[in-house]
Amino acid sequence: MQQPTEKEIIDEFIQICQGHLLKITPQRVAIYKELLISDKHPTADAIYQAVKKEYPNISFDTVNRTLLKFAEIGLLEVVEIFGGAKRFDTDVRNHHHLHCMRCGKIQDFMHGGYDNLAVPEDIHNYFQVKRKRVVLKGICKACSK
Amino acid sequence: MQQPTEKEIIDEFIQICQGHLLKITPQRVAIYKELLISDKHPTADAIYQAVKKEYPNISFDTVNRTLLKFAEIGLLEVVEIFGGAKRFDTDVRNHHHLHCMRCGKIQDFMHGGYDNLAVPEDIHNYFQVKRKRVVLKGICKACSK
DNA sequence: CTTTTTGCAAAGCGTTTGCATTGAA
DNA sequence: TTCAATGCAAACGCTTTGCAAAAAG
Repeated sequence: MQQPTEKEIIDEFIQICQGHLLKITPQRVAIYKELLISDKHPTADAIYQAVKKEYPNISFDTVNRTLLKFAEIGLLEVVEIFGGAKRFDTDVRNHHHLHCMRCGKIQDFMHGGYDNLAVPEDIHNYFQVKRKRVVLKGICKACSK
Repeated sequence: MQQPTEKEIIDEFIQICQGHLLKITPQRVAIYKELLISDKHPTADAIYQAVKKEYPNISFDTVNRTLLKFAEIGLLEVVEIFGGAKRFDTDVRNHHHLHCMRCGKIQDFMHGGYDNLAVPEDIHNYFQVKRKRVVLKGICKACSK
C-alpha cells in the first residue's frame, strides 16, 4: 500500500474523533499534526511550545487536556517514567524501552523476539493485558562516561 | 540458610551505609526498617506517615532525601510510573509488573520465563543493561467493572 | 440551540532548594 | 572538631480545577 497522504491521515483522525463523539477543533487538529512530526516521547509542554508557533493563542491547558483525551481514546499512550513531567508515546506499534537509571531518558528499540512473549496463564484471571513491553533498565552511553 | 534475624538485617544495612560513607542516623535506620515491612511500591509520603508514628519529629524532607539516597546506592529502586508521586521498589529481586492503564496501580508478578530473556546483541553497543523487566499494560480487575 | 471545548487564573500536589542547627564520626 | 544530615520554610514545576466565553454540531 502507498504511503498515506497528509489529508488521508487527517481524515482518519477526524473519523476517530467522531467515533468517540469528540468535536473537531482547529486546536485538536494542530496538536495532532504536531504529534505526527514530534519527538518520540514529548512532554505536554514540548507540544505546547511547538503548536504555539502556529496558534499563538492556544493555552497550555488545551494542549494538556487534549493529550490526555487522545490517550483516553487510544490515539497515543502515556509512557512509564521515573518521575518528572508526563511523557506521551505517539508510536502505538509494538516496541520496547531502554530506561537510563541515571538521567531518566527513554529510548525505543524494536525486537521481534520480544513482541510475541507468552503471557502466563494465571494472569488472565485477574488482569486484562492490552500491551506487552520489555523494559531494560541500565545506563545509557552518555551517562556511562 | 536460616532466615536472617532483624539484627543481622540491620547490621548489613549499616555495613552498606558505611561502604558508601553514609552516616548511620536513627532516622535512616527507622526508614529502612519501615521499608522492610511496607507495601511493595510505597510513595515517599507513605513512608513518612508510617515512620512519623515512631519519630513524630521527622520531616518529610528527610524521608524523601533518604529514599533518594538509598536509590543512589542501590538499596531500592525508583519505579516506572505513569505520573503522580514517585514510587519506590524495595524488592530488588527479579520481578515483573502489571500496569493498570486506568488507575495507574502497579502489581508485581514473578515469572521465571521472563527472567532469562536474552538481550539483543547490538544493544550492548550503546546501553549497559542492569535489569530486565517485562511490563504488561492493561486493565486491572477493579477497573474492568 | 445545545453541549463541548477553550482560555484563563487559581489551587493543588509533589519535589527540590537554601540555610541555620544538630549530631555522627 | 569536622562535615554530613536534619528540619523548616519557601520556591518551584507540573497537573488539575472552576468558570465564563466561544465555537462545533
